[in-house]
Amino acid sequence: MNGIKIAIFDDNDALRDSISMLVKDTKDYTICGSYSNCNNIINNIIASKPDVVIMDIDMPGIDGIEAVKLIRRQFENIQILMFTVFDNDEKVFGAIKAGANGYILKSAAPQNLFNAISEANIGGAPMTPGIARKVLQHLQNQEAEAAKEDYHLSSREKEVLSLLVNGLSYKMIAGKLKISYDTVRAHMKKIYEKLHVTSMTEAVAKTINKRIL
Amino acid sequence: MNGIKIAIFDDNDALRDSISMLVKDTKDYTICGSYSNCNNIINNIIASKPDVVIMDIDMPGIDGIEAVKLIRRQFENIQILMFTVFDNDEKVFGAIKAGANGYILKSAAPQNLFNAISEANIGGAPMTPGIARKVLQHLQNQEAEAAKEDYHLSSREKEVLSLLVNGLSYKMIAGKLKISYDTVRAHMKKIYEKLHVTSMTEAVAKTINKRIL
DNA sequence: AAGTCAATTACCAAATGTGGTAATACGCAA
DNA sequence: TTGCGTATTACCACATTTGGTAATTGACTT
Repeated sequence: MNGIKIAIFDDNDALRDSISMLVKDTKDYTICGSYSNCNNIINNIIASKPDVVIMDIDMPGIDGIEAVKLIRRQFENIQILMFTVFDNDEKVFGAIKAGANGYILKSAAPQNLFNAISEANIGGAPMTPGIARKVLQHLQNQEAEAAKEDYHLSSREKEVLSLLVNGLSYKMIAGKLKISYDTVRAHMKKIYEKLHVTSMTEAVAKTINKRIL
Repeated sequence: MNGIKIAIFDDNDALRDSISMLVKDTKDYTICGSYSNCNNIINNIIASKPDVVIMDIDMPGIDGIEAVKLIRRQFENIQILMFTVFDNDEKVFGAIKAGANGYILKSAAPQNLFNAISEANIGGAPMTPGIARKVLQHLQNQEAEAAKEDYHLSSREKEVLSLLVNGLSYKMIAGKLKISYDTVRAHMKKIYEKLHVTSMTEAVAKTINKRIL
């Protein structure tokens, strides 16, 4: 028994078998466990001690994403590779947030799966091209929504607003900036105008949610 | 002139030349532009009309990340591949947020660069394994911080807090929930205790930032 | 030189929020 | 059944915020 130890969780018996077949011919990989469901996953992991887990998503009982959470709760160092037909945002980001290390679509060529296993094993995050793009765009969108509107706050106003968001009262802001209470008020009035709000809470919520500052 | 049209921006002349050399032997790629800086990037892009841009980060004048922003502002469909020695978070996420489609470290083998170009060209997001892992972990951390603390708010308190975060005053909340002003105050006092805050602004900021609710 | 804009200060009156204390009522668990 | 937690209401005194109006200064532009 040599190479990277792999445990497979997939309810498609034929698929598990064909991966096992492919592995038999290599020295780089070993199948240490093959399971059709995740209902006893913690014990399965303890018994098989894999380096890399190949995880389907749609399975009877505990689904693959829940299974990832369960594994991550106890095992920091196991690499988990999603291997599924799903490419929708919900599944992809659900799996990633649960702690998956890679995401390969079943439509990819078998060789890609093995490349991905090796890559995961050395600390990479293998993904099918389309999935990788989805992940990047998710990050980009977080910014995009931020940078859309400009409220034309002066730098002093931003300074005041920043302190407000950090929980300071007008009086405290005045102290911090060594200006009078009324000056703070004057700034706040301008800020309210520019943000189209009428209270501190609205200003704070809008500032955080719209990523002003 | 056939294949994927590539423009290179890198202040290392030798490196640009060696990539050009490698490309000469292939039919899949063509160098349509080679530039040592980004100071005239928009015109360079218009002149060379690339499918894929290979972009260094550290260059005299406009740096690679700024250049990505400039390109993205006008050209939606050009694939931009970062090709750099930097693997720190600031550069990586800066480039991604600016709109890069892939991120390859110069320490990778030359063949990887060409695979990445092809992958980017078909809509993928090629990344060096370590970079990909960084990106996934960034997404995972966003969740981790969210689900850590439970402030034990009752459902009624969550209801009140939710309205507060949406900018309503105590009086408005009372109206909305058809309870008295003093009841709202009682709830708020409890909420302040549980969140360890002493003002509306702190409560709102903490609720949004810590993803309470 | 006149005009615009940001930053600063001031005062008035009204609305709103904060902290403390106290009481009633309901459901649920020991 | 006693007790705990949640939801509800009430009042007092004080602090803070809000909207309106007005004025001064300095920097930058036309």
